[in-house]
Amino acid sequence: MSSLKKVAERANVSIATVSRVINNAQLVSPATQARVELAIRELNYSPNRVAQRLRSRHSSKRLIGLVLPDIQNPFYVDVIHGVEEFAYQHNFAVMIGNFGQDQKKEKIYLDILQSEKVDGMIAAPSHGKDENIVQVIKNGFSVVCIDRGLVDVDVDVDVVKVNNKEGVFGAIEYLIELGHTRIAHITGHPLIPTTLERVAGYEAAMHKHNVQIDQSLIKSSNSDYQSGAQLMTELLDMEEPPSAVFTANNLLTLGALKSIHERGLIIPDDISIIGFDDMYWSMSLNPPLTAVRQSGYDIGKKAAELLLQNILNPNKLKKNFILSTELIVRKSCKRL
Amino acid sequence: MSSLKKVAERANVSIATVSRVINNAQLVSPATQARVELAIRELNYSPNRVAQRLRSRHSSKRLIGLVLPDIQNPFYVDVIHGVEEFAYQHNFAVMIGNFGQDQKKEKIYLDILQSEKVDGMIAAPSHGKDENIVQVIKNGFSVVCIDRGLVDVDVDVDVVKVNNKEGVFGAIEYLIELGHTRIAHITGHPLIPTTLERVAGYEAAMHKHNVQIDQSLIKSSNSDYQSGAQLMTELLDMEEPPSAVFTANNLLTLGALKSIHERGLIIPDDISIIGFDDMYWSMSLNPPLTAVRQSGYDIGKKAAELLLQNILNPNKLKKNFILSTELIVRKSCKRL
DNA sequence: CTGAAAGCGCTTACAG
DNA sequence: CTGAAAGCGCTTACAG
Repeated sequence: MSSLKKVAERANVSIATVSRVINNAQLVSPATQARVELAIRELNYSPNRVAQRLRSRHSSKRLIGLVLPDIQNPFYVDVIHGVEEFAYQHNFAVMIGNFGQDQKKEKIYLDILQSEKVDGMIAAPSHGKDENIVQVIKNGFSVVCIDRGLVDVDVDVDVVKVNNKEGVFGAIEYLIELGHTRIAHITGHPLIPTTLERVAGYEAAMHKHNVQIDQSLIKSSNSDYQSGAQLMTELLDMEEPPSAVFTANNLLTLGALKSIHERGLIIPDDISIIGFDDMYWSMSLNPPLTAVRQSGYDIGKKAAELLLQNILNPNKLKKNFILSTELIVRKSCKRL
Repeated sequence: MSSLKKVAERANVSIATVSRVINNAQLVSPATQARVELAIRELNYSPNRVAQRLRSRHSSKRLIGLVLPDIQNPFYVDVIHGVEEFAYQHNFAVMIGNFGQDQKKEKIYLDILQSEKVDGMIAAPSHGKDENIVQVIKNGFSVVCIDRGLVDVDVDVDVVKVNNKEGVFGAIEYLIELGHTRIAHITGHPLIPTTLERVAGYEAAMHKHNVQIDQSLIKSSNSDYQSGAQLMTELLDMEEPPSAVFTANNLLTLGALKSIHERGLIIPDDISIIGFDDMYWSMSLNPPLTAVRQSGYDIGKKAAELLLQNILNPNKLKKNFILSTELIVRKSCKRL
């Protein structure tokens, strides 16, 4: 496997020349190049990326990292898809680390990726001032944040996210126009910036239409399936339950649906529901779900694009990219 | 960042000694060890994994690869979860490559992982005699195959999968006992071994109960959402449509549900359905879906366990682990 | 118990 | 256009 050497021997050149052929350097004569390429094919040689990465401090290693809070969440699966597709087209490999909302685990993956000397990373901060990620940026790595930005922090970084407030605003307004006023909001974990933005959208819409906000209708615990189910049950147990519910992410929606179905309640006759996050199978639900779509795919793709730009040009100005959401009206809400 | 050296300078020892401390070698005096550890902490040093991996051909790199055909499929997400949890507990990082059923892409990820010198890989072969994976094994890497085995191939390898035939058999038998005889089967891609096994389970159950098999009721194209939707539509368009349908995976099920709902058909009144693959949100569907559960999580966990054993002891006997499936009866099938 | 030195497989000035 | 040589950051016999 001492391979550069073997190829060199077979082609009767120095290892430097073989290296040049591999790296498409200009300064190799066509004849030599052909000979080396033949040898490479004959030996079925492929360069040892570990050695390449160790040696070349300047050139690209063609490897990026992707650090995600929860691979169980279909939204992040879409993000992966977007990142991978773009990266793959540009001949980059993607190393994925899933930290499951656990900051210790996040740090481990970030450390590994750094010591792997990746070209850059795409990461979803675990909260607004995620020191782990800040440190990575300070260490000089190219980083693009997705889904959640970094706030009040002394580093400059690209962010790709969605206009959460506006997206929720539209959904709540739609519900109000349908005649709903007792609109519940099942939110995610209160420390996550997106949670706050989504609550703000809810409040803004209620205010605009002069609907009184009943704080007992805004429920939060975690951002997962269990929480969605649990909080929905609590809502249904209220003396005066809501006529509509807005669920602030994928997993919460699914959990809420479970509780609704368990009670034998019919959507939308007994209760209307809109979820944040559309899923490719949202129309496979019964009834097909009305949802606020944010395209994880687009976010991932844009993030990958920005990251590759940063890698090429580290001095590029950093920006925030706010993609817009879309209200997909299907059949889970009824007019009162 | 020339760090071993810096630590060595600060602690006033040689780099060899620092290396020994890092690798918990026995032969360092407590006093020296303490001094080095202090220096490491003061400099916030962490070893360059790239260099470590390049240098140490024998010791473990604490990195495994996971090569999957379709990260969009929730089953594989469960697999990831299982692998990661086990790996993480044992201090291994997991590098994920998603080849999207594309063999060229599969080869690229396999090549990257090999040149990354991972300790081993977990992979789902793209078909029964996947030469890409066979080659990796021949190159001397520890590999555990999941979901799909390798057949008629001259390498010895651990396989973790599920008893597909038996799982489908039980589901079809359940349908027959409910009084169904016109039972359709929407299968996956015919080149994938699991597809064949699942069809065999279907046929075996039909035979056992003397139900005539109508070949026009067995539909196949690809293993994805679109195919599920398309094939279900074709089934519904038949002169004498089936009273029940078995869908051979996650994505096919979701696609079929879409077509059923589009027609305004009610499950289970108008048509009964059982899907292969349970999802954590299957009970969030309306009605909650009856399904054959194979635990992607368990498969992933078992595969990770086997892989770590193989890494420790490459001569370990290779085996097939066939996990069993479970029919989860919920509410998507009715008695005729 | 510790250090000097070789070497993992590459890339890249430098010299010719 | 090509080669000899240094060196990336580590680990590990070997010697003491």
